[in-house]
Amino acid sequence: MSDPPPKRRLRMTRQRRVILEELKKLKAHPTADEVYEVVRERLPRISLSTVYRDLETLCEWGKVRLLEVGCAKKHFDYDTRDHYHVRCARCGRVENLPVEPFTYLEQAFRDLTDYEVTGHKLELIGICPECKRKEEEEKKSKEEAP
Amino acid sequence: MSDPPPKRRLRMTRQRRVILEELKKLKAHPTADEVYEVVRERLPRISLSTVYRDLETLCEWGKVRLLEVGCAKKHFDYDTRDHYHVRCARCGRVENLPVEPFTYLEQAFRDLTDYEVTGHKLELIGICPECKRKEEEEKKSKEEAP
DNA sequence: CTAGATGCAAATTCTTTGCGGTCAA
DNA sequence: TTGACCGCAAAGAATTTGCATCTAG
Repeated sequence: MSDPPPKRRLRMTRQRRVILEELKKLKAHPTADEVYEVVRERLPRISLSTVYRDLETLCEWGKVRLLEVGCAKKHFDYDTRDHYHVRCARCGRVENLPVEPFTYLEQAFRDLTDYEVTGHKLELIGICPECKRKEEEEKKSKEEAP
Repeated sequence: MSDPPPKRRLRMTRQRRVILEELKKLKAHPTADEVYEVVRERLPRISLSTVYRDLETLCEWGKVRLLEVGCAKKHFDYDTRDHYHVRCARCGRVENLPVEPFTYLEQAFRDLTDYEVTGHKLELIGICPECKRKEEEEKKSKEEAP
């Protein structure tokens, strides 16, 4: 479930550089295949498995962060600092919340569990502006022609 | 990503009853195939796909709750009330935290996002007692014979 | 009776792995 | 030069779906 730091000598390859650059550009928190789609425009011959492998390597390397959000797909983040997220319940999009994590929460919960607490995750769930707009359009069109 | 309530007439079948009963007995938050293994002792001919389908149906029905914890597998909970969880970073086990959710958190975050906030999830990450014990044993055996 | 549920097998989706050729350090 | 990496194809793991058959209401 968690891995020891890698011992091998890591290389900054072209594909890793591009993945990193594109991830930095994206404000969102893309999944592996979203990264693949973007990177492919610059490196048309890159394979999806390389994207998966490189994202994992960059995580071990501390250049990228794997988000364990509450949905099936893995999301990746260029910002490796601890921070909270909002996730859209409709489309799955994930965005940052501009606040410092509440470290006191972990302390507050320590007495409530026999786990050795090492961290916490806070995720807001909601509807993103785009999905909200779509929802309202659909509602309107239903009212007009039911 | 979320579904409207079902319109069809749902049936309390034998398999659904047993799934519900076994889920109630388990203190943990099992995955679909963990439910399958337990239920199979009482209904040897049940199929895994039925377990998946019934767990989903029972969720729609409000009898069971799907936990969207930060790991690949889906976990299910007999307790449908809002509550927080601790997850073991090693083995993935999920347990309840005996506190009332902090509803004020959502209010506090509303101004920080343009999402329409509908809920939040708080998850502690840690090492469960069993994994901690295993870890210490391993460390000890390494020291004895390196 | 009959809409809804089941069991089985096959299909999907996301992710990982094995391998021969390639490339950064 | 050479161990780490790449692309490709194939395998895996978790979950979903199609369909003929059963069954709760």
